[in-house]
Amino acid sequence: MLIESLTHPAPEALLAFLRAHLHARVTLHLAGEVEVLYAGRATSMAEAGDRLLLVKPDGSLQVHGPRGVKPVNWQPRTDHLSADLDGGCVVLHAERRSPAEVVRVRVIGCAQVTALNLADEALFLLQGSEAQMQQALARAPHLIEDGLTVLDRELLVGVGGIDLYARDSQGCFVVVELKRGKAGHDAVHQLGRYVDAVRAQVSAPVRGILAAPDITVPALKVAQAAGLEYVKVDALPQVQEEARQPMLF
Amino acid sequence: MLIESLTHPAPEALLAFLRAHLHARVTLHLAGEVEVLYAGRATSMAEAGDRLLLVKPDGSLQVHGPRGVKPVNWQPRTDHLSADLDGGCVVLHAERRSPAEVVRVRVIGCAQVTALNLADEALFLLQGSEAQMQQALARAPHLIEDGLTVLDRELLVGVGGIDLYARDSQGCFVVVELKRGKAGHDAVHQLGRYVDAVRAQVSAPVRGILAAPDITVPALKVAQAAGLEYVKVDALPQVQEEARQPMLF
DNA sequence: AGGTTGATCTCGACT
DNA sequence: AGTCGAGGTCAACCT
Repeated sequence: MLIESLTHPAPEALLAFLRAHLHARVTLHLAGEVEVLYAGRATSMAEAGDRLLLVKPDGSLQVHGPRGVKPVNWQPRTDHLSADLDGGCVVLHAERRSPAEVVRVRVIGCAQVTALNLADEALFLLQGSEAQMQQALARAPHLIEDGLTVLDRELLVGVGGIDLYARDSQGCFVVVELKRGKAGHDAVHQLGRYVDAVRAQVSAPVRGILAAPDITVPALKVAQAAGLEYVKVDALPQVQEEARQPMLF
Repeated sequence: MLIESLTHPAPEALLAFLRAHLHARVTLHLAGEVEVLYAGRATSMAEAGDRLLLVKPDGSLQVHGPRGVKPVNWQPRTDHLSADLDGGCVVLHAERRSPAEVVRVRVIGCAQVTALNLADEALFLLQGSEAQMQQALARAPHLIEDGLTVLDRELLVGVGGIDLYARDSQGCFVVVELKRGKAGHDAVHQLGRYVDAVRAQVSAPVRGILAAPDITVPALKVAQAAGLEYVKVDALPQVQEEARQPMLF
C-alpha cells in the first residue's frame, strides 16, 4: 500500500517524485508550505502557509488547513494535472473544463510526500437515507396516515419529483414530501410547489403532507399558514409489522 | 512543521504515537487498512479497506478513499477523541454532542502515520461571493437597471431576507434576488415568495427581478410565467466607474 | 451536457 | 442553542 515516501525533498527530487506518480493511479499526500491560486466560478488566493495536499487517482485535489472537514482549496476532478519547476519551486497545475477552473499550487517547502495505493475493494453501507425512508413508507403508508394508498413514487410533475403520491380514505389526492432530517421552510416551499402543480392538473381536492422526524418552528408556521400538514415520522421506520401480519387469505 | 513520522508501526507503537499527539494541537495523517463505523444522524459501516485518515487540531476527523473530494466517513468537530487497543488493533473514537454522533475507526494495519504542525498564519482571499456581488450592485444599481434606487439590503420580510429592495424610475417597488452562479427554479420561487410578501404589505405595484450571470431554461420559463424578470449581471461586477466620475459640485 | 435533488452536507452569521 | 442561507457546495441520477 505504501509505495514511496520522501522527507524534506529538494525541489528537483520532489518534481521527479510527482512526475513519477501523478498519473500512476496513485494517491499522493504532501505536507508542506504551500501557496494556492484558484480561478473559475470564483477566484481565490491563499498566501504561503503550512498545508496538507491530497491528490487522488481520479485527479481530484484538495488542500487542507488546520481546521474543518472542508479543504481550503480543492478541485473535484481534473482533466489535466501537471507538475513543473518555476523559480526554484515545484508548481502543480490542476485544470478542468466545464466548469472551466484551474488550481495552481506552489510548493515552497515540502516536509513529506507519500505515494499510496488506495485500493477500493471495501464494502460501504449507509442506513438512513431518504431513499430508504421512502421505500419503507411506501410499504407502510399507515405510518403517515391510516387509510393512505400509495399511487406513485418519484412522480414527475413539472420540475422535480413528488416523493410519494397517494390517496387518502376520503378519496383526496395526497402529495407527500419526505425529509430524512429536520425539515426547514425550504421543504415546506418545495411541498407547496408540488401541491400547486397537482392542483393545476386535478380537479379533486389535493392535500400536502410534510413527513419528517422533526420540523423547525418557523417551518411549521409557514406550513400551517399555507394549509399544508406536518406528520412526524421516524427516520428509520421499522417495517417489521408485515412479518407479523397473519395470512388472511 | 514535520513533528514525527512512523512507517509500519506495530499497534502498541501506533497507540503510543496517537496518545502522544492526539491532543497536542497537531494534525495527524494516517495511511492504512481501516474499518469505520458511524452512528448519528445516519448509520454507516465500511468494511476494512485502504484509507487515508486525517485528524486536525480542532478534533475534526475524515477518512478518505481513492475517489472524490468528499471523505468516505467524517466528523466535523469532535468533543471527545480517544485511542485504545481492542483485540490487538488500535481503535479511534471520535464523538460529539449536538448532534449526538460517533465515529469509530479500527486500524487493522498502519502503513504510515505522521504528526504535523499546520500553523495557520496564511491570508486567504475569496472573490466572487454573493455578499460581494450584493455590495457591488448596491453601489451601482444601474448595472441591474437604469434609474434604480436601492432602498435596503437584506430587508427582512416574513421568513428570509430580500437581497436588494429598490424603487425604479417609475416609482414601482422592486424586489431583487441575487445569485452568484446559474439560477435555478428554486431562486425563482424564492423571489416569488418575497414579491408576494411585499405585495401583501404595499399597495403600489411591485416588480421582481432575478439578477444572476446565468439562468436555467426551465427557471426562465417559470419566471416569465410568474411575471418575474431576469436580468443578466456579471458575477464580479467591476465598479470602477465611480472613480472616473467627475466631481460635479 | 444540462438540470434537479439529496447530503451524516459544512460553515458561518444571526437571533 | 436553534435557525437560516450560502457554498467555487459535491456527487448521483435522470432526461
